[in-house]
Amino acid sequence: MTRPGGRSARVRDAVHDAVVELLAAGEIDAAIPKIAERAGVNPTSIYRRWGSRDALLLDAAVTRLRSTSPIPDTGSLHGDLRGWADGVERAMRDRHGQILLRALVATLSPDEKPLEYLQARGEDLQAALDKAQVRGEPVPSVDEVLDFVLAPLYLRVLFRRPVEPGIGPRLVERLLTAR
Amino acid sequence: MTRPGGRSARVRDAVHDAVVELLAAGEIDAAIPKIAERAGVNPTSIYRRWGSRDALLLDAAVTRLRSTSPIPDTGSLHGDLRGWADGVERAMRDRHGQILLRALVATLSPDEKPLEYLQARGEDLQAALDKAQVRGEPVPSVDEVLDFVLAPLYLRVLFRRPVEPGIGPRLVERLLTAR
DNA sequence: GAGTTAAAGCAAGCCTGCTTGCTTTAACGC
DNA sequence: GCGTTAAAGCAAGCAGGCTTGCTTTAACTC
Repeated sequence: MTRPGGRSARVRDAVHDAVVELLAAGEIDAAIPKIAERAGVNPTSIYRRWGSRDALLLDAAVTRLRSTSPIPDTGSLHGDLRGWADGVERAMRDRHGQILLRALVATLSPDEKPLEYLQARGEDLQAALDKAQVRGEPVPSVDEVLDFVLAPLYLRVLFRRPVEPGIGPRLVERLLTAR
Repeated sequence: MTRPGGRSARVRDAVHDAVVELLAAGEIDAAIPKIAERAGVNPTSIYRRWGSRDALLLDAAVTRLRSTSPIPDTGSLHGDLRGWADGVERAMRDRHGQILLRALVATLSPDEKPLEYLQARGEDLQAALDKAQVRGEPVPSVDEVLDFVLAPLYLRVLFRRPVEPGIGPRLVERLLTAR
């Protein structure tokens, strides 16, 4: 039987924190023993639980990213997307957000199955679009939202271009008025 | 004095090849000794020349990517960008192209100076836009081209979404007709 | 061609990340 | 509480990646 509570949760959080802190401090290839030391945890616990550094980084990134930038329900598609894009933009201007995105992409190996995290995000988006559709608003596809809002924001971070304030909502505006 | 010719060049190419082959074969975290073995080269040579695995990967990616998808000179902005986007699209559908992009992004650490490779690409783009401007065509900015053509293509690869045939030129079309 | 010297190759040794069998701790169910 | 047992901690050993001083090779200069 699995034991999510108490000590296990504490160790997991401490390890996730240690990962983010070390990455943020520029120790980009800190290995498991160093992460364990920073977390105040025995290295063996990490090896047994995550198996590899990459698996740990991916888990930390997905866990932490999941809690950022949800899609609000404002009653209009404009509002929903603007709110969401604003959240993404803020995350992408934040050092930890940048680090997590970078870790996510870096540990995504080419051959594996698509990430359930990404799919979940796509479904959230689809749900917001469906609501707008029901209201009779003209709606773009999920792919268009990813292409014209998310992709530009992510690419700025990955290629170290500046994330200008207001760029998120502006991209939404452009998506919804173009055509 | 530096000696670019002959043996040095041979070793460099063999090592670059070995990197790409190993990555393509799924050996994503093959270390330097393994790369050296594959290249038929002494590990010490790699340590002395590149210093670290990341530096080697970055060098291999930049060197190889530099030779793909140049911007043609067709006489119209539509044509130039379509040709370029088609090249990028093909590179992104190619396994080696995907691997190189992935390696590039993965080894780009957050704090370093912007990559001269990316700047060079931006300048190429700017040159094409300038030519169109002189001709009196309406032109987007480099940022817009990056946001609405390059970002969607790259993100598909990084997040393992399919790169549909024709998507590159289609993105150009959308960029130039929108607004 | 002959000499000079980058750059590659070699070998030995250190260091450290990883594995594994066992012990200890502390969640969870009753 | 009490017992059960995941999960964390410990310790020893192994493997292999990295460093370094030295030797050898082969580009480049004249």
